[in-house]
Amino acid sequence: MKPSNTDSPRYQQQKQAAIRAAASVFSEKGFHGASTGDIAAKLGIKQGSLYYYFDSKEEALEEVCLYGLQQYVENMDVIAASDDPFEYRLLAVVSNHLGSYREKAEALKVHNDERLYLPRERRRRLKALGSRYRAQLEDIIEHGKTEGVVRDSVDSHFTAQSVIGMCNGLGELIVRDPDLDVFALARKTTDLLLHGTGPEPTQGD
Amino acid sequence: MKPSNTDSPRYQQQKQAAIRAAASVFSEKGFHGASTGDIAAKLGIKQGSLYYYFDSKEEALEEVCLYGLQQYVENMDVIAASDDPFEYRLLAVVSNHLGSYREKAEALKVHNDERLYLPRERRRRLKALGSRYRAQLEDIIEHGKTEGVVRDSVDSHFTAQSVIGMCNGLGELIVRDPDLDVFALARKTTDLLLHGTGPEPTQGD
Amino acid sequence: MKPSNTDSPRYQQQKQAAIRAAASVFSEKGFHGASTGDIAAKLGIKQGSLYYYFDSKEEALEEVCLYGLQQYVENMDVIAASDDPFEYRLLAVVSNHLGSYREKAEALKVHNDERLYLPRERRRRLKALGSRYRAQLEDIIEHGKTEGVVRDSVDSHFTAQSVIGMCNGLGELIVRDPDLDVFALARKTTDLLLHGTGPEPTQGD
Amino acid sequence: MKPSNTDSPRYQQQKQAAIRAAASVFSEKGFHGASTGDIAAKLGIKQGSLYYYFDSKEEALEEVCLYGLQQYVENMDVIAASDDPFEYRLLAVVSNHLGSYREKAEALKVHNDERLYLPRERRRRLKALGSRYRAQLEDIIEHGKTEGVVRDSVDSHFTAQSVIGMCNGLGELIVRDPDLDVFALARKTTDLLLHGTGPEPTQGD
DNA sequence: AATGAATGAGAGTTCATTCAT
DNA sequence: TATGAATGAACTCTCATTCAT
Repeated sequence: MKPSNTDSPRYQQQKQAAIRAAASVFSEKGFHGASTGDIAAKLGIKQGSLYYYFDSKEEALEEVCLYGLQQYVENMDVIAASDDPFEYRLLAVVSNHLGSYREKAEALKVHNDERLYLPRERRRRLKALGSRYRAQLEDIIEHGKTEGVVRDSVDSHFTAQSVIGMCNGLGELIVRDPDLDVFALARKTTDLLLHGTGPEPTQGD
Repeated sequence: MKPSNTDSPRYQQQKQAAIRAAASVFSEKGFHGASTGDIAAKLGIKQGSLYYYFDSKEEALEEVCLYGLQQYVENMDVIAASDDPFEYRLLAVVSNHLGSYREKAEALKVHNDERLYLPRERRRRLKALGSRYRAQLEDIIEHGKTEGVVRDSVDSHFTAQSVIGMCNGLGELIVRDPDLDVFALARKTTDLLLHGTGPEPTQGD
Repeated sequence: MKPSNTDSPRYQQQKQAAIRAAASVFSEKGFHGASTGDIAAKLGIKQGSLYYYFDSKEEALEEVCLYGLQQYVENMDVIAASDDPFEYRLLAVVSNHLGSYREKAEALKVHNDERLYLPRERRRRLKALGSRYRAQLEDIIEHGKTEGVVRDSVDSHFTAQSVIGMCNGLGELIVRDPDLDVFALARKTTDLLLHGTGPEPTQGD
Repeated sequence: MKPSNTDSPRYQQQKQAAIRAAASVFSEKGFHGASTGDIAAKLGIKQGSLYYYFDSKEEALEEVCLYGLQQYVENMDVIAASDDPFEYRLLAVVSNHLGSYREKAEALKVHNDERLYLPRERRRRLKALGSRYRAQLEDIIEHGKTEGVVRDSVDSHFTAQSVIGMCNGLGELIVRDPDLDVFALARKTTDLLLHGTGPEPTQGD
C-alpha cells in the first residue's frame, strides 16, 4: 500500500535515503544489473519494503536522475543569469560540473549512463533540464563573442558539447581519486578551454 | 559444445556477423537489458543456436568490446610511432577517435558503457589496450612540449583524459547525425584543443 | 489484537459497514482478485486498520456470505412454515430469491461465486443454511404434489435445483438493469415454472 | 522465447494438454487462486516452461474459455439452422448445454465464473460467441410462437436467460455426480420448461 | 549448423498480516 | 480507534543456458 503521509518529515527523510541508496547501486551495477534487493540491502530494509518508497524500479531510476541533475542545473541558472565576464562564467560552469561529480558522483553517473533506459514519458523532465543546461551554456559562449574574448569562428553548439564531454570525461578522474583537488582541476580545464595547449604565456598554473 | 571447424571461413564469417549483431543490440539496450534472444533475432537464427558462436553472453560482450577497440588502438600505434609534428598527430588522434564513432559506433559505445560489467578476468585485455592508448596519447602531448608547441604548464595526464572525454562527448553528435562531416568536426576539435576559445587569429576553420 | 468493546453500537455499525464494503469489493474483483487494501479504501480507512474488524481476509469472506444468506434463508423459513397454496409459496420463494438480488446483490453473488474458497471449516455454517434452504424448497414441491397442483412425475430434488439455477441466472438481469421490476419478473418466472412455455391460456401476465 | 513452429503437431498436442490442465486448475481454484505453478505441475513440466505455450496467465484463461465455448456454440448453430419442431430443438439445446458439462465441465465452469477477469480486449471474442448463442436461443423461442406451441405471452429474452440459468444450475449436479444420466436429465428439464410443474397429463417422463 | 523444448534461477511486484504508537 | 512502517511469502514472468535430435 502506498503511504498517505507522503510529506511527513520522517517519510521524506527515508525517501531521500532510498534515493541515495539507489544511486549508489545503480552507479555500480547499472540499472538492469542492479536488483531492488541490492538497493533495499543498502538501505537496511527488506526487498519488498522498498515499494513503500518507490512505485517501481523505474521510478527509482527517475528520481535518482532528477536528484543528480537538479542542483547542478539550478546552479547553472544562477551562472547564466549573472553578468560576470566570460572567463569567470566558464570557470563557474566547469567548477559546478566537476564539483557535482564530487558531491553527487553516483547520481550523475547514473543520469549519464542509465537515463536511456527510462521510457520516453519518464525521460521528459530530465530532457527538459538537460536542454536548458545546454542552451544556457551556448548562450554564455555566444555572449563571450560579443565580449570579444571568444573567437567568432567558434561554433557554440559544438563547443558546448565539447565542454560537457570533457567535464564528464574528467568526472572519472574525480571519482577514482577522492583526494583530487576539484577546484584546481576546474582551473586547469578552464585554462585549456580558453587558451588551448598552445605556447602563449598566460596566467600560468 | 564448441564446433570443431572453428576456423572454416564460413564459420569466421558468421561469427563476425554475430559480433556485429551483439554490438548493435548491446548498444541499444545495454548489456543487461539485452537478451540473447534479441541478438539471435538480429542474426536471423534461433536463440539456442547463438551458443554455437559464443560460450556465454559475457563472452559476446568481451568480443564486441575488443572488436570496437582493436583497429582504433592499432591506428594509435601508427600515429604514436610517426614523427609528424604535434598538431598533425593531435589531428590524427582526434580523427581516428571520431572516425571510429562513424564506423564502429555501436561497438565503441558498448565498450565505453558496458565493459564494466565484465568480470576482472575478462577485462584484462581491454584494460591493457586502453592503457596503451592513454599512455601513447600522453607521450604525444609530452613530445609536444619538447617541440615547443605545448606549454610546459600543461599536465599531460589530465589533458589526455580531457581529449578522450571531449571526443566521447562528440561521439554522441556523430551518432545522432549521420550526415555530419566527421573530418571537419575533427579539425574544429583540434583547433579548440590547440588554441582554446580565445581570440587569437589562427589558421581559421 | 481483537478490540475489547466488541459490542458497542459504534463498533457494530462500523463492522456492518466493513462487511458491506467487503461484499462490494469481493463481488467486483473476486475473493483472490480483491485486496484488503481495496476493502479498506472503500471503507475510508487504512489497510492495517481493517484488522480491527476482521481477523483475516477469509473471515471477511465468511461474514459476507453469511450476511448475504441470512435474511434470505430466514424468509424461506417463514414461507416453508406457512400453509399457503403451492402457487403462492412458489411465487414467494422466487420473489424472495430475486428480491435478494436487488437488496444484497453483492453479498449473494459473493456467496454463489466465492464461497468455495473458504476452507471446509468455515464453510460449514453456510452449507447448513444452503441445505436447509434446498430441503425446504423440496418440501414445498412435494407438498404441491399432495395438493394435486404438481405432477407426481416431477422430481423434487432436480426441480429445486432448477428453480435455484433459474433464479440465479435471472439475478444477472436484475443486477445489470437497476430499473427492472423485480416483482413482475418473479411473476413471469413463477408462471414459466408452473405452466411451462406451452400454449395453455392461464392467468396471463 | 516463443516457439516458431507453432503449428507442428507435437506442439499443438502439448498446447491442447496445457489448455486442459489450465481448465482443470482454474475450475478448482479460480483464476486468481490458481498459480501458473499449479498448471505446470498438472502438465508435468516446470513452471517457467509453461510460458513456452502461453504468453501469460491471462492468455491461458482466454484459451480455456474459448475451448469450453467453441463446440457448444457450434452445436447451437446446427440446432438453430435445423427446422425441427420447437420441442425437438429445445431438447437439443438443453442436451447440448448439459452434455457440454459432462465433456468440458471444467472449461465451461471457468468460462462462467472467471471470464470477467479478462480485460475487455480479450473478452471480445467470448462475448461475441455468447451473444450469438443467446440470440439463436431467442430465435428458437420466437419461432415456437409461430408454430403455436409457445404462448404469445412468453418473453423470449427473459425465457432464454431462464433456460441458460437453469442449465448452468443443473451443471452442478452433473459435475458432482459422474454417474448421472445426462440425457435423462435433459428430457426432464425440457419437460419442465415445456409444461411446467402443473398437473397436465403429458408424455410422462 | 541449427533447432525445439525444457529448465532453474532470479527478477520485480503485490499483499495479507503484524505491531508499536 | 486507527495508522505508519515493515515484513516475508507468494506470484507472474524473463532469460541464460543445455542438449537431444
